[in-house]
This record gives sequence, C-alpha cells and structure tokens, in this order.
Amino acid sequence: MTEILWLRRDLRRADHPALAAAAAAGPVLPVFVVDPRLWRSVGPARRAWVTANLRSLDEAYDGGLCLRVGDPAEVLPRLARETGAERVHLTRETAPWGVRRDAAVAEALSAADVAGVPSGTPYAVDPGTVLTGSGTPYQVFSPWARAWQQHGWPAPVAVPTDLRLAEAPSDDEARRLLDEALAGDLPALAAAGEEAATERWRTFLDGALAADDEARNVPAVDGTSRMSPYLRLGVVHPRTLLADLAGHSGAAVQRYRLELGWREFYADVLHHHPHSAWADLKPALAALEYDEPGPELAAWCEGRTGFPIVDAGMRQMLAEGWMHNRVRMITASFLTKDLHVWWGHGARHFMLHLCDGDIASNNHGWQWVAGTGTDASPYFRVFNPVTQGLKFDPDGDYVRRWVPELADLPGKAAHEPWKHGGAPGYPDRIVDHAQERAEALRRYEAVRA
DNA sequence: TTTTGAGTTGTTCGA
DNA sequence: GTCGAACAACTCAAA
Repeated sequence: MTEILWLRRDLRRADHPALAAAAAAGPVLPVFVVDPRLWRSVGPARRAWVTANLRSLDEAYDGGLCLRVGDPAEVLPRLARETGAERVHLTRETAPWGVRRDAAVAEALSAADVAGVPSGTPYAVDPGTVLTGSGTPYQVFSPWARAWQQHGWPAPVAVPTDLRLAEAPSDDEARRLLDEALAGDLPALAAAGEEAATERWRTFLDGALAADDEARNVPAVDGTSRMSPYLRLGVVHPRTLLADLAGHSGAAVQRYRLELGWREFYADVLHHHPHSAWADLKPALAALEYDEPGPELAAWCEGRTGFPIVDAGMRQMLAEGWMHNRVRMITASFLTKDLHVWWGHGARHFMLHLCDGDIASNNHGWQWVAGTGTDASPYFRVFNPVTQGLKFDPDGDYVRRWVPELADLPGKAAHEPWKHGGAPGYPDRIVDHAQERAEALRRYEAVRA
C-alpha cells in the first residue's frame, strides 16, 4: 500500500519523523504540491531557493519526487485515489496560515476516507509545549529559554534503512513553474540541498563558532552559520543542529543554542497568539502614530536612503535573498524609528525577498525592533545608523561591497560620505537622524501617557 | 497574595 | 578614547 509523504517545510531525508513513519508502513511516495496562491505571493529569490532545494531532494530520491500543482485540498485526495494510498504522512505545521490549510486538507482527506498522519513539527520542541509553572504561556524570552532547555528535545531520528519508494508522475505544469523559477537573472543563492547544508554547518561548527563569538556581529565577515535558509525549508532540522552542539562547549556554543531558541520561542508565541503575525503583540502600542508610506519607503526598499549601512543591507537582500542579522536590526530600526513607517510594511518587504523569511521569526523580530513585541524593551532604544556602521563595520568593507558609489571613500569614511566630499551618484541622506530620533521618542511618549 | 529579581542586540553625555 | 550613568518605569515569572 502506497504511503504518501506530503512535503512542505521538511525538504530533507535525514532526521525526518514523518518519513520514518511512512517508510515503516510501506512504499513511500514523496510529493510536493506547488500551491499557486503561495507561489505568487513570494519573490523570485524565494521561488528559486525552494526550487533548487526541491531539485536536490528529487536527486536524493533518484528522480522519485512527485510534483503536483494546485490546491492541496484537491490535489492530495485525487493523488490518494490515483495511487490507492490510505494515508498521507506530514510534518505538522504550526503557523496560522499553514494550520488553517492543513485543517482544510485534513477535512478533504477524511471525506475521501484517507487518514492524515502528522509526525513532529519543524521545531526541536513543539510550539505550545513549554509552559510556566502555572500552566500559562511565557511572555518573555529568558525564562522561556531556561524552561525550553530544561525540557530538552529528542535525539535525531535515524534515516530509514529499508526505504522503498512508490511512483507517480509529476504534472507538466508543476515542472514548468519550477523551470520558470530558475530562469532569468537570479540572486546569488547559497548551494541547495542537504549535503550543502551539512557541509556549511560543519564548516561553521569547526570554524567561526569555535573561534570567535564576536564575528557573528560583523557583517563584512562570513561569521554566521547561514543556517536560516535551510531551516526555513526544513533542509536541516534544528534537532540535528542541537545534537551536534551538545558535543561542543563554550560561550559561543551556548549563544548559538539560544539563537535556535529564539526561532522556537517566536514559533511558540505565534502558536499562542496567532493574531501577532500581523498585529501588535502589545495592544497598548497599537495606538502608536505612523506616517503613511510614501517615497521614503521606496527609497528604503531600494537602498537609496543616503545612510550607507542601511542601503548596503537593503541591497544585499535584493542581491542574495539574505541579509546579515545585525544589519536587519539597523534597517528595521531605520524604517520604524527614522521614517516612522509601520513595521508591517517592512516585514512584508522582508518576507518577499528573504529566502529564510519565516512569519514567526520575521514578524516578531520586526515587532521587537518596533517595540511592540515580546521584549519589555526600553522604548528609547533607537539605532544610530552611523554609530552602528562605525562599530560593526569599522573598515567600511561591508558598505563598499554593496554600495559601489562609495568605492573611493577609504576605511570608515565610507560611513559618512557627507563629511568627506560626498560620493558621485550616491543620494543625500533622506532624513536627519537626530531629529527623527527625537520624533520617535515623542511618539512613544504620547502612547505611554 | 505579595514580594523580588530580572529583562538580547542602544545612545548620549559628561567625567 | 573610555567608562559609567541616565534614559524611566513596567511586566513577567518564580519564590
């Protein structure tokens, strides 16, 4: 009997509970359903990234990955009829849109006498599991992270050794959509697939992580793990990474464990507060005064604000489908505090372009910067784009790499072109930071009063 | 129920 | 240039 394995955010074979469950029951038919609703809502970099990882997974299955296009609630019951399958195995989705979709699919399958069999989630600890002593959800990260680590997580799941595959043809339309996604001028993406992810992870584990905890903050240096695009599609499971970390010690290792913890924490927050995807987690701050987005938003999106570190980050995102985390905070602070634009506009732009764009991490991260999220953060925390640039890109290498107009400004001068005769073709600053900082503080003060 | 310690990532000013 | 204090209280989670 064919066991359908419906893949979504779990494009891997290693440490895959749903694959293990399917393989234990019979021959496995791995299937990916291209949902046009989703496919159209993301940018070219994200479509290309998904496609490249699907291709890699297809190779791992010796060309046995079945691709279909359409609404999964129609495609999957049809595929079950076609193959005689009685079960559809899947990794449980935990974000609001996916939860709703999966409920609709479960209903459609049930009507066709097919069972949906969920195994695991994309997280080491399932969202909703970690609770306070009184059984309520945690609101702040640090106590949550203590409880999360105390709770612990299962060991990685072994790859099935006796895997038998079932076959079903792919749609021509699905093939066409994927071919299209890899055609034309594409951003410079990372190498796709499990092997590439593992290689990258090993390099990080033995290199940057072992060497220096501070390298992670320097955008000119390749000092971060760059696991986020792989984690986003489940090319690697965090449980695998946590198991590897257990073999290492030191401050940087614990720090990295907590970075994975943030990913899990934000998924947990979203599980308990699904509305916080696009609404302020702190209702009191919903009254904050914003400016209607205008030409300044476009300047920010395109990297033309006249602030080198902001523009470098925005251009890196367009070029690579990825932005260094330090720079994400700086650019987000600039949009919300200097331009006074609602964080949701920035979050949407990030989701469109970032290959690792995840609704929980992205949107809660934005709310953290905007001051409307989980952190009891001092509202006066406003990033100064020049100070941040000088501090974390002291030699100016990062801004010159992404903003070629600054090429002739040596060293740290690249962060303040206006002090060094300007840079040909580079725009003037679109706002006065000191003035807008004061304005941001005024608006927060008005909400508090 | 009350109390207590603590809270990712910043900036500016003045000594 | 370096360092500590001020920014200003508020909420959370556990004891």
